[in-house]
Amino acid sequence: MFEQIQENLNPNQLDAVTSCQGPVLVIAGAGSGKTRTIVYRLAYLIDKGVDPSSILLLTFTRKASQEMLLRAGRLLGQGLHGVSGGTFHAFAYNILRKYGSALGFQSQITILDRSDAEEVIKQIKEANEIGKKDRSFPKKNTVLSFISKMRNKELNLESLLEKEAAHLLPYAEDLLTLDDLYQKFKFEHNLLDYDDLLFYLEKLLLEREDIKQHLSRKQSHIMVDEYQDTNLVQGRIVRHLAGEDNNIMVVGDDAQSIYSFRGATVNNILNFNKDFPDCKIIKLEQNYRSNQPILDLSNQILSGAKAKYNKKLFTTIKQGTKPEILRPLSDQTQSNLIVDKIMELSRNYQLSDIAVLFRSGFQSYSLEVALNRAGIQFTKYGGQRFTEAAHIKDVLAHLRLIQNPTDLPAWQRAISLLPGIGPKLCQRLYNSMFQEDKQYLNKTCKNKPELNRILELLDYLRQNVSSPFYILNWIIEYYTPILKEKYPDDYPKRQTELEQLSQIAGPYSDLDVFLSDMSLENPEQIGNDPDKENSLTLSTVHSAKGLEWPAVFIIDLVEERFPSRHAMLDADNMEEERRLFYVACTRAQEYLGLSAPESLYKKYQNRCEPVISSPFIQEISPGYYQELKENYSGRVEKKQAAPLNETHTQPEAKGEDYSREKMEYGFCRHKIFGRGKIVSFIPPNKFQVNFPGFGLKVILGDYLQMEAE
DNA sequence: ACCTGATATCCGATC
DNA sequence: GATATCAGGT
Repeated sequence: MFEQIQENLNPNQLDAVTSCQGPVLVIAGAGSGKTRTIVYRLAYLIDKGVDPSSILLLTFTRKASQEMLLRAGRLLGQGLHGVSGGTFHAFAYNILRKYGSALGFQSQITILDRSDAEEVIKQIKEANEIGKKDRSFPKKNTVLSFISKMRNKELNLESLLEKEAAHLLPYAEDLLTLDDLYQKFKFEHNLLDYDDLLFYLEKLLLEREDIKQHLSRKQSHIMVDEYQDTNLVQGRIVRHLAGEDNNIMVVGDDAQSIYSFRGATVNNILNFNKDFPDCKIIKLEQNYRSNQPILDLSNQILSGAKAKYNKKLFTTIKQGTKPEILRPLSDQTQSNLIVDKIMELSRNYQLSDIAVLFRSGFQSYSLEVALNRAGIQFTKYGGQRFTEAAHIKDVLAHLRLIQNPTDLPAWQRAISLLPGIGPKLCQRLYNSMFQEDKQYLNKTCKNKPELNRILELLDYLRQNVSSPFYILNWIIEYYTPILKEKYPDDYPKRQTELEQLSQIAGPYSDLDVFLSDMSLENPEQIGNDPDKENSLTLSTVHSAKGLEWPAVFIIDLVEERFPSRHAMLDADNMEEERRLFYVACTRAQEYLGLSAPESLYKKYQNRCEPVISSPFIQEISPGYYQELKENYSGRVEKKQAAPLNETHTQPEAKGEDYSREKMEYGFCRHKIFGRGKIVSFIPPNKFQVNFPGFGLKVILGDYLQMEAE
């Protein structure tokens, strides 16, 4: 076994695999064989006789941990059973499921996903008449994201708003009230949101020394992947679990930290040697993924960052064509251009070797249409999830009621499907349900036979059926007429998805495990297209983390899209966009196509507006790419390489403005908008300014009065 | 009293 | 495409 390990790893990887005593920090650059290292380490530990159940592997997605366990099993020539692996959230849920009563939960706890939580916020807002009739009151989505950010970043609301959304400061008090009511609501109804999973786990570990001891002894070998994307509470949980023997390895790359919006902090990595003073630090810098030209371009993007990353990624794959910058006339024609390019590439590549990446989910819509027209199979990751579709949520709400009868949001979802029942009536029925005589409930049931029917069905299932699969099938049978009524146009498609859900439920024996998995892991769409083996990948950059393809396109590389409009608010966010772009580029092995359309179609104006290409594109030296311009007839032409001395001095100067100078800006005054925070300088003489109450504006410098420091 | 259907505005990534 | 509000129907 050991010979096999030695043969397949470089010296640093080998060091990481065999350092099993005490804390280890592995800084693993993009494509440096991080996954391989973890896989071999798992196999090595087992081979040395470590009990699989004492190993804990925390990863970013369950898919990642399953993949690693599978590969380690293959190395060992046996299945790998008993290793606990998964996300922090799933791990936390498993513990809380066992010990929830120690924290005062009355019933089985249910996990609220994002849209459930938003629904709760909306109800609370209405019930307490907060922000009533105020059209500019932050939307439930916004309210929730600040409540969540406040917890994840462990900041108070005021400082968070000052930094990220100064125009919401007047609502700070209302937001805090909403937060307070929201936290109470969840506790009363035995509901946990994603953040609660982590914070309640920490609470349990702090309050119950016995449980903490038990867990840290049981999990004597801990590995954490993607450590740069853990937040403060996750960092503390890791420290609690490490226990006395401290056999902990964390793996990460500070240059690939892309989740600070949910509170992730690179400080967990940077301070690891302070948290664990005797730790060993190992760097993996040889890149096995990309060719030299792609690596050159990626390294240059990183070198423009404010923070200095001590990265010297190198590769032995010197051959390769330069990345291409595509310049379609608009985001509309971009889709056709990409389709053409994909056709061209598919002479040498399988469709499954090609991916198109983008900043946010909606950016692929027009491409999806073009791909369908061209008959190209694709699978999309990120964006709308399987379990977020209305019909799936409807059905799952019924299952939740079987598991946790105090789940008010689920009642509302389920009961509102019946004619004549809305949120108000539902609330009253719910209240009555927990009263002794249930008078109101019984009376309403007499008038509404549908209500009576579903309550009886739920009672029956609660008492007589335990298999999630059978429960689900009963519910689907009950729900199908409602589905047809609700979606007369596209119910067949939705019905197929319900059948898929039932297939997914098949192997589960516990209802609560099934339900938590549905909210904590997004299941792969299964059995949908038999051709999936050979289909193109469309993905958000975030969802593409850790993956790689021979050929990669990144689209919509223009201001307001990538970097996203939200990110242009402050320098830290801008830095994160840069790392995100770096992550995107380093997904490519042999071909990298960067597309920066010259205009964007604006729906509400029904025309195309010219746009500035992304600052990250502008700062790339011309020697690092080939440029292809679309001309009016739809063809693309290689742009004549201009002599070096006359090009690109200006764009590079602009890059400077973004990455360095803008940090220094302070506040200014405007006659109409008042005092505002300067966000960026737009050459030659404009500023982007955030005015509380008015939002982000672009204004000529002449109309602004600068405030002295 | 409460539910349902039509119309203007906005749109980030994840567990 | 979703979310929020306003107006009308039972």
